Amino acid sequence: MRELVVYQGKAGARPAFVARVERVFAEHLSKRGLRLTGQRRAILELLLTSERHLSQEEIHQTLRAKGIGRATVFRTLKTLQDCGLAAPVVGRDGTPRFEINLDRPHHDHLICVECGRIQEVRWPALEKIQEEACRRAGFSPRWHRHEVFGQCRDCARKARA
Amino acid sequence: MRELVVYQGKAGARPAFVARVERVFAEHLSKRGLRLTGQRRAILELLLTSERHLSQEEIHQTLRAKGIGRATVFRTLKTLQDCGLAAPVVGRDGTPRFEINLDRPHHDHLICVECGRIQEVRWPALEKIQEEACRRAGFSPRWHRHEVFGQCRDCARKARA
DNA sequence: ATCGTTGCAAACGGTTTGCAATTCG
DNA sequence: CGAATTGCAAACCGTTTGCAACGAT
Repeated sequence: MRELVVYQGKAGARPAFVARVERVFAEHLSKRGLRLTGQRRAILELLLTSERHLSQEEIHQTLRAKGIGRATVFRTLKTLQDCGLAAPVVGRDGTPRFEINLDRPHHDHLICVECGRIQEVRWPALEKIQEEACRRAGFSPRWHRHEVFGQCRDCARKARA
Repeated sequence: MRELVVYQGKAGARPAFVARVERVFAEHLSKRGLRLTGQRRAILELLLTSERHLSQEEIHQTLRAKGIGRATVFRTLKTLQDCGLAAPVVGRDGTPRFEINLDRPHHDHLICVECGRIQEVRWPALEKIQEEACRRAGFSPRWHRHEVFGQCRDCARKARA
């Protein structure tokens, strides 16, 4: 019975994966006569290697040291979304945080209210029920967002100690 | 088999219900030495009678004609949240929209991407699975948000015509 | 008189845009 | 050269707060 699949963080950001995402991005860009610049690469890699989901502002704060401005972060994130490579996830506080979505099937989120860590889960059984229920309500689902807030295993352990 | 329960809008905002919510609010207020003023009543009633979920700014825009300022809307919404009477729901665009939650068990949302209507559903079966799955992942759920975006029955009908 | 309430206007925080300078091809 | 890109600073938009005037008891 495999109704729950957990897969952690950013898949470890293995270099091979990073390279592949970059290639996909570069391709999308060149198709429109755009370029994969150092700034764009930096933003993409930060998203891929960070183990937390970052907000636009956090990305900017992290990369300002390298002289990358808000505008660039903003526009790069927009481009990444246009490509379908990045998608915003709204966390506890409502500010959008971004994740990279290449070859990663639809998943939902377990969000720790203590440490803010976002765990990703696939819930095939659950989605089947959801679909069936929507059908009965005359509602045609296109996509959904399912976020569970609570305490993750690590924080629970810490709390017990 | 009752794994899906739909209950529409704001329960029609029956006057009796409105009165009851008002009484609960008044009670919470007086307990803290606060008052149920005309402005507060207006905001509460707007929330109860509107069939859409409104944002803070929309509430303000609607009530500015009656001379009610942003600050009052903001503070009243805050008080309502403190009471547990109102809760924010984040819709498609990320801006929080408010709903009144008196005697209404936990529910999730079907959000129509055409007309913006928010349908409310209870999903007991689904929540059971979710709980079980979280337990297995070592995650202790506190609350969740489950929003399905798609096309509602009415908009589908309109689209066919 | 006191304390809660209110509207206004200003502050705030994050997002978005206009623009002139720069870089790449 | 010409188009894309960039950082800066300003504009923007909704939220939040400081404040002086107002209202109820």
